Parts: sequence; C-alpha cells; structure tokens
Amino acid sequence: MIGDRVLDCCALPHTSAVEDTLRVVFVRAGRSEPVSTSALADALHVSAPTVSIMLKRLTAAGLLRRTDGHLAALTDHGAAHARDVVRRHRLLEAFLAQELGVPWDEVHAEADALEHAVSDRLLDRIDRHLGRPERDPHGDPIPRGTGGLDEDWGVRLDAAPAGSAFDVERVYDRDSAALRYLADLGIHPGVRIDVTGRQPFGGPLWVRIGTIEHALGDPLTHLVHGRVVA
Amino acid sequence: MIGDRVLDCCALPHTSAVEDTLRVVFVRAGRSEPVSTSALADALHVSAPTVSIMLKRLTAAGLLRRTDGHLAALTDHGAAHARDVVRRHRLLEAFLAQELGVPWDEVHAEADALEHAVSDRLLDRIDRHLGRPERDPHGDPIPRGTGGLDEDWGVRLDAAPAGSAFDVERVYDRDSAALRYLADLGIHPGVRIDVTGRQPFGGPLWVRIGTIEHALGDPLTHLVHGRVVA
DNA sequence: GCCGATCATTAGTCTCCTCTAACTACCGGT
DNA sequence: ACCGGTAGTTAGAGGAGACTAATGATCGGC
Repeated sequence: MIGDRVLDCCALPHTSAVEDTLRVVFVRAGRSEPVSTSALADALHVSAPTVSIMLKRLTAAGLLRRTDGHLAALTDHGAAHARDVVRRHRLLEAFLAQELGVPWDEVHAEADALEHAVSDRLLDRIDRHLGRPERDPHGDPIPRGTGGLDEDWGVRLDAAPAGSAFDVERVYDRDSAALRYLADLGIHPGVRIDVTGRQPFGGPLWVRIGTIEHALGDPLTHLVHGRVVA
Repeated sequence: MIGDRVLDCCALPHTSAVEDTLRVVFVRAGRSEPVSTSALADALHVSAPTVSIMLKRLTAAGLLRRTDGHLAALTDHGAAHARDVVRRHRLLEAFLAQELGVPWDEVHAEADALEHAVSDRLLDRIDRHLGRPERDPHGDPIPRGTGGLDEDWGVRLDAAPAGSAFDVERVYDRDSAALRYLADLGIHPGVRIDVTGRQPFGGPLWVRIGTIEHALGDPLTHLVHGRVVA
C-alpha cells in the first residue's frame, strides 16, 4: 500500500478485506438497508463466518458497533474511514468511465480492485484531472473533505405515478447484468423517462424512453432513483 | 483479482509477492545482473528467507530454475508470466506519466501497487488510449504480444568519451532519489548531453546539459544508458 | 409450548506471506 | 589445515484471511 491514508490510526491493517467491509457497511447503511452478517457475506462474496470474524475485529478496533439483534453500525471513526474508501471507489469509477470509456456496468468491479492500491497522492491527481467531479457514473455522490455526504435518494422509479415524467438521478450498481440491461435501454443518470402505466398486482411498470416503450419488473425499477417532474 | 491473466495456468496464486518476484528476476536477468537471493531480498524489501521460500515455490511450479551456485533463472514459462507483469508495470508507468502527470520518480512505486489490481481488459483500454506506446517514461520497452523484447541497453553514460555527445535512451528506475536528481538536471530519455571531461581515478564525469555543466559520480552515470553520437 | 427454519457464531483447519534466529556451505587468507 | 566472513537455507512462529462443519439463538407457525 503506497501513501498514507488520512485515517491510518487504528490497530488494523488497511487490507482490501477490511476496506471492502467498511465500504459495504457504509453504503448499505446509507441506503437504510439492514447490515446483517449474511447480507454482508453475500455482498462481499465470502462466507458468513468470515464476516463474523471481520466484524469482531472491526468492533475491537472501535470502527463498528453491534446494534440490537446482530446488526452492524459504523462508529464516527469507522464512518470516517469508510467515507475515505467510498471516495476512492467512486472517484475511480468516474475516472474509469470518463477517461478510459469503461462501460457503466464494469466500472464497479474494476474500481473495487484498484481502490486498495491507489495512493492518496495519485487519487488527488485523478480528482484534479477530472475537475473535482461531484458524482460517479451511477449518480452517487463522491464524498469530499469533511462535508456532509448527500445521501438523498429521491424516489424509486416504481413510485412514480402513471402519466408522470421521471428524471433519473441514481442507479444502484450492485448487479452488473441488470445494469447492462438498463444501459441498453438508455436508462442512466440524467435521462428523462415517461411513465406510461402500471400493471396491477405487482406487474411490470411501463415506461417510454424516447419513442420506445419497455416493461420493467420490480427488481429493475428498485435500482432506479430520481425525481417525478410532471 | 479481476479478469483472467493470459497465463493463469500454474498452481500458484497470482499474488503481488509472486508477481513482484517474477518481475524483478526478469528485469535483473535482462540487465545481466546476478539474480541472487540477497539481491532479490534487497530489491523486494523482504528478508532473505522470504525470498528463499518464494524461489522454492516458483521452482516447484516450474517457473524458475536454480543455476550454478544459488542463482535463479526463469524458465520459458516463467519468463512468459514475468513478461506479462513487466508489460502491466511499464504500461501503467506510461499511463500515469502521460495522462496524469505523475512525476518520473514516482511512477515506479505507483505502478508497483497498481499492476496487481489491473484487469487485462482495463490494461488493453489503457494501451489503446495511449496509442500503443512502445516505451515507458524511463525509456524501457513495453513488451507486446509475443514479439521479442528489445533489451538493447546501448552504452552506459560513463563509457562515453570526453568531447562526445550522448543521446540518453534509458534511465534505470530503481532509486527514486537519484532519479529525481537526474530529472532536476534535465537528464531523461530523449535528451542530448555533451560529455566535457572526466576526472581520473574514478572521479566524476563532467557533462553539459544546455549551457549548464554538472559533475556526475559513478552511481549516477551507471543509471544512464544511450548512444554516443559524435 | 414445541418444532423447524433461519441466522450468527464458534471450532478447527488451511494457505500465504512474513519475520527472527540458528544452522550450513563455501571461499579466501594465513 | 584452519578460521572467519558471507550467502543461503532451515526451523519455528505469527498474523491475516479464507473455508467447512457444528453449535447456539431467535422467531414464526401450529
């Protein structure tokens, strides 16, 4: 690991396992999703015992608290570390997409591997090179300095009423295949969608992008956040 | 590790320890420098026993041969792997220098950290983005495809006769401080130097860059390779 | 109030990478 | 022939990170 991390203070190695865990806890908490052992194991592609041990280490290092049940929540200290990791991750995503044309659905995985190897100095060069961008390709805010992180998720696409227009602001980036599908449809941050209708009983949402109409199931609409404009 | 390495075939994890060892053995062998346990330990910043164990693993995996004494030499298979690592390293150096303006003496350390995290796909994007460069910022050739690697080192600066001109082609990049010093003097690949004289008994070499004259000791002149032109 | 499902943790093991300390093998000088 | 220094290896240890298998805890349904 090159360069000094701003928060290299606690008795923990800044390995990818530690950093990835912090990042996922941070992001899930920001989305108000439950941060359980099994959910983390799923997101981090490791077994539940591996997560259990890691959470214990993070707790011992004062980065994490166990809340009611067995859920995890970051301490202020832990959140500061995690913010730094998220910043590296999202800035790299922006760089890969804008500078190298890496497709939308690939940037997450590439950034995941690179984020642990980039020095602070290099990251700042990237930041300057991009002109201090505020959002990554999925519309997620890139934390900067000590300012608050805008975690306003707007509304989910499936909450938009039939007949309304919807401005896409953020698209959740966990599932690469779904992301690729949405990209093929032309759904990405900055695009306006016309919500034409909805089938009853959990049926698909009908949307029009440009002149073409598509039916989207819930697993897809749940990924898309933004604002109803009309 | 994202993406498949071309040569992901032997029973070894492609970790940074393994890859770094292969790269250093490859480069030292290319410079006809002895590849001894202690030399590797020094270059890799680990202890001699660590190297000893790693060499044993690489030998068991068929990537390495032990030659007379205890020296190490890559097998064809090992050299192919090492070439791939060197390619990643030098291409990243070129990218960091050209695209992000990372100073000459810093690119090596940054590339060292990144080279293990870059996927083949991303590396190819970088390659295309740079227009398939042939040399890294130190003048070292970037291996490509299966073509032979140009390891022509020309002559060392200290071999240039007094009164001659010398075109710098390559500057060895191990010692960052020395590199920074040479950069400050304006000595880098592509520059022409006038060799004005040499003190006897191993004294410094006098060179003129532009209008300024400098005295360079052997530790510095040994890093600079190129051609005598007049 | 019990039963089964789900979830988290503990227990035990493995590999990789690193270290220090001790030992061995070789080589040159006397 | 011996003695000392240098280089390489072996021995022993430990931390990080991962796994499977087994155990404990919790909660809903009947």
